[in-house]
Amino acid sequence: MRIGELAKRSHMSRDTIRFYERNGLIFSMPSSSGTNSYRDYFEETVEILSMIKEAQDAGLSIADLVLFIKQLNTASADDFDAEVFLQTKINEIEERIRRSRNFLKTLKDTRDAMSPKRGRK
Amino acid sequence: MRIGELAKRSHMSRDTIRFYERNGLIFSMPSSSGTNSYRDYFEETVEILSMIKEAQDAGLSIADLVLFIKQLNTASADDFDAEVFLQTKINEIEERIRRSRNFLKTLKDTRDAMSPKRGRK
DNA sequence: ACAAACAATGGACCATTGTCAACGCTTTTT
DNA sequence: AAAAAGCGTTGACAATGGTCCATTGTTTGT
Repeated sequence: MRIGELAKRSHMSRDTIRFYERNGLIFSMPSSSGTNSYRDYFEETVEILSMIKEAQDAGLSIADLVLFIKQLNTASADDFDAEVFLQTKINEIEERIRRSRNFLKTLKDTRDAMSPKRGRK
Repeated sequence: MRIGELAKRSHMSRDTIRFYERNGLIFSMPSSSGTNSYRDYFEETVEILSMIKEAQDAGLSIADLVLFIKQLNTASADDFDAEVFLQTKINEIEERIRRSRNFLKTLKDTRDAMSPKRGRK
């Protein structure tokens, strides 16, 4: 598919998609027709972009994602480094989730402490 | 306490603390002695800085935090806007946690799919 | 009393993560 | 066939969240 369709299906702007591609997060092929300079994107890239969004929400940087994607595509080679990297990121994310939950509680407490006041003056 | 102690206790740099103060996230008083230009920080600011860290991990921007802190300090005034704001942020954070967990699963699956390979070849 | 550590201020600087505008092609629509 | 929409490239721009440096003044340890 071409970039416009990918943009629609992934809910990202064309510029963002190109930015990700420039940074090695996604890949594409020259269009089959060959007469133009258009690029052709894989179906699965829709999924990958959605995963990228999740990963970013989980706090990973683009640099992290480049490493992660590299490891998905590298047969095994240096499994050891890969595992260390993965475990590190898993720990980081778990910690971040823990903290998010703490703050969520703070927010909810604040909301609940406020709610009963509504209506009177 | 002075900024150096606050920095140690909060594990943040002095520059970061000043940056937060410039942006209205924390407050301080002129030092009691009055002969210098040093600032005096409240004990509770240690807690606040720790909350700020949680909030950032939860995805809130500094601008969000300014609003939130303003609402903590504003008696009631416009409870309505406050509640809408709080609920919006609660929803956003819950969604972010959901996505983080999804990605966490992806990471763990990747790690687990890799682990058995270790050792053979 | 003197050096070392600490503080405030101002402004430059930085990485990250995009976004936008302009230009010249190609494809699609009308 | 002409206009509109889509595409790629380049390069500037922007917001966010800090960090660093130089300078000047203050406090503290020796």
